Amino acid sequence: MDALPPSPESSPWLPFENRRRARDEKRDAVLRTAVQLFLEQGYHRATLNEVAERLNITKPALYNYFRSKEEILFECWAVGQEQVDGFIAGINARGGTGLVKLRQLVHAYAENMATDHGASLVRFDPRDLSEKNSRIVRAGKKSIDRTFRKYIADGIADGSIKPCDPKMTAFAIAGSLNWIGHWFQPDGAMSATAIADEFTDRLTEGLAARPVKKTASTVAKKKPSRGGIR
Amino acid sequence: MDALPPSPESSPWLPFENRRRARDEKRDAVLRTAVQLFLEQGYHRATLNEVAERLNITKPALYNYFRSKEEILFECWAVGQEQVDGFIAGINARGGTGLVKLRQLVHAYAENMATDHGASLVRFDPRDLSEKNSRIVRAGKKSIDRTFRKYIADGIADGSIKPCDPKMTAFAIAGSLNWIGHWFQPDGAMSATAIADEFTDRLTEGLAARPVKKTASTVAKKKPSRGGIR
DNA sequence: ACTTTTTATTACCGATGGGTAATATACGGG
DNA sequence: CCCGTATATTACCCATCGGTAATAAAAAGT
Repeated sequence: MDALPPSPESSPWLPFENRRRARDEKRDAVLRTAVQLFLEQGYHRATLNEVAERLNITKPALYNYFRSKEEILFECWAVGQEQVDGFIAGINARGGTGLVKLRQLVHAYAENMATDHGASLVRFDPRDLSEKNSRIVRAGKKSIDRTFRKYIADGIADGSIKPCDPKMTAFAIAGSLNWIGHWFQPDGAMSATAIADEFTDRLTEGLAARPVKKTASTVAKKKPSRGGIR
Repeated sequence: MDALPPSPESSPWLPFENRRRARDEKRDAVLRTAVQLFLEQGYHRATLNEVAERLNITKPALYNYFRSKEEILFECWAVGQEQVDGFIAGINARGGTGLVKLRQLVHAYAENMATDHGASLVRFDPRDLSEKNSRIVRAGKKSIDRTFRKYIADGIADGSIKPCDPKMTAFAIAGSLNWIGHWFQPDGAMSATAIADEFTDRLTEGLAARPVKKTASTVAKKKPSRGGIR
């Protein structure tokens, strides 16, 4: 796709690195195509033949990059999980009250649900995975759930959130967010960011111990100037 | 199972009615077993052989009651949809402010999500259905969504609900409720009713134009004496 | 130019599972 | 007691699809 160093007289390391990178790019392309198809048609109806077809190759070629259909499914999920783990780490690093962290989590999670790999977190069925991978998925879900509960508990402890049952509250919020993965359409009326803004306010307005100003304040980290790139 | 009229000298209509009823009971039994299995293992992993096995019959016997696996799936869904349509009709009949109706809807819907046929509404994939049945399912979902939005809009109009976007608010509430169908376990810590109570308050507390008393008031219709039958 | 490795293709296997045909069995009615 | 209908069983078909040789083509290394 993009420009590669065409000079043949460069270090002997480059071609090697090139090959590794080319391979990884192909692997990623398979993953992107697969996750789209799996979301479009559902894991069981989607066939590897069709995945291959969209990539202009044939089915057995896929087995150069993955051991099985199940492994592809798992890797699709893993990408989404890594994204979530990533922004959770960022929120933890920045710190703040429980409410502030919760609002950041809601916002980032909502935006993530509007992506293919994000939606795959809630639209793929762990029962399609091997026992080993299924356990990893369950651990990931559990970890996200714990984060929601922790931020809520933190908020109650520091006084930013009204006393409530963290478990049920986390279920209510996460459920609302997870459902985005089922109805969001990129070509819909609202952008992912707009939805995330809306949900951030809607899902936390009942929790704040005292009124919160507006969305902008809590999400000021990224996108300092709206309407820029993309 | 239960007692049948053993007298052979009764009206000639009875045996006929008996047979029809017996048939319907068997059909229902298939449906109950199927929905359980489909929820347990997922539609694609669940086989008709296993459905039959649980009923102590063999697979072809199922075809006396259903034309295909897909038809069974659709009927499972239809039962859940009828239940929802039923209590929505009740809420409409009783009337009240938008907020009151919304709270009743949330409560009833939450409880329904804790049943097999209720969960099937959100855990089965419409893409497994024929085009014809898929359209019916989509119409049903749309109808439920419209009801949520209408109650919210009613509430805004009559002043019981704070101004907000009915579409997004309905998505947020319904998503939260739908997710119950994914995590609820009958043998869990909380009963379906307790969860419904909790969600009714949690999901509407941010919407009320002025503070609402308690759950009991809005759900006083059914169960006048708790701990009675069942 | 020759060899080796990587990557892809064609052709095929085999398990799974929905669905059907032929047939047996139970049962109510005359 | 026999017949017709409903209901069940056994045995089977076959389309689908994940996965695997065997092998060809392309690229890298020497």
